[in-house]
Amino acid sequence: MTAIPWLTQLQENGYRLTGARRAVVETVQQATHALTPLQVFDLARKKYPALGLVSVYRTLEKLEELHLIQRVHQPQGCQAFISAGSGHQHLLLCQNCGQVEFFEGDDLEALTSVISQRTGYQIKEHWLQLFGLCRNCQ
Amino acid sequence: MTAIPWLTQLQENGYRLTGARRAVVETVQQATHALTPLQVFDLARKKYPALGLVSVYRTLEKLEELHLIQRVHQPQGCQAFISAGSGHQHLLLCQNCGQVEFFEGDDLEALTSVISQRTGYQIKEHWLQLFGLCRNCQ
DNA sequence: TTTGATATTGAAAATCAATTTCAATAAGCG
DNA sequence: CGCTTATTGAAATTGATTTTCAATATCAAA
Repeated sequence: MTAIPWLTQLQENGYRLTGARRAVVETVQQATHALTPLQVFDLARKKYPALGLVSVYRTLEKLEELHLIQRVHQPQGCQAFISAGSGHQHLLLCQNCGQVEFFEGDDLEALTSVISQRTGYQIKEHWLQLFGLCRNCQ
Repeated sequence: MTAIPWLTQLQENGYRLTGARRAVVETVQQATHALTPLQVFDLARKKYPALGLVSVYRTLEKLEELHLIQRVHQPQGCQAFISAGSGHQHLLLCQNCGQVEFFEGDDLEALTSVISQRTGYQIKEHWLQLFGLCRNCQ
């Protein structure tokens, strides 16, 4: 959770606050599962019935740009978004119910330096994602 | 590189060998970059001009099913495929030229057991991908 | 407040990737 | 060689995302 609320961040970056944005932001912020644009649309429309799907896409785009949400890559597809953790965090996904958890504290220094030497690559970034079953789904 | 050639593997799984398949298989097998279906189409058409894009999709589907190729997830998109390494391997991608390398020998046991205890998840799988600059692009 | 510039809206149209349909063709078994 | 049937490419279809556009709403400035 970021200290500064999302709506404030949007405003500080020159974006106006509208009903459509409020509905999308609230929806994504409350989610414990990654949501596709269409899922966001369906949920957010309950709060703001006039909402258009296009505004969902546009708002998600801005939230991603501000690093408030992140795209979730899964075997079934990569269209879903989840609220981004703060700092350097990775995802842990339940293969059954789709719940998303964050974790940090991965230390890949040792690994990356070995790989770097072995391949000659200068390593800049890493993606790490774990899949499993959450407590309820085991 | 798998011991048994891809065309043989296709045949052993009951698929027929055709010009379209040969062209797609050769193209993907020779690539050092991840290729999208459209890129495969453009390259493979040089070998087999009658090729249809649909056959590219269908052949890629079968190659993925036989674990001969794998999908590559990148910030810009997740439609590209690369020849799959054998055994448990991960990808290292050059952010500049797009070249793909494989590496293995990641030991995430320590990490996953800590995360498992901390979150209560039973961890089944992990995705690890490194990004950087290859020797030429540094 | 009110005003006015302009960012934002939703609907519709357009684009793009991927899938399905289908009649013609070709692979490969006997 | 002949026959069964998997495979083909073209065209149509689907589904997701983007663009266009006139109407509207936000918010800073008067």
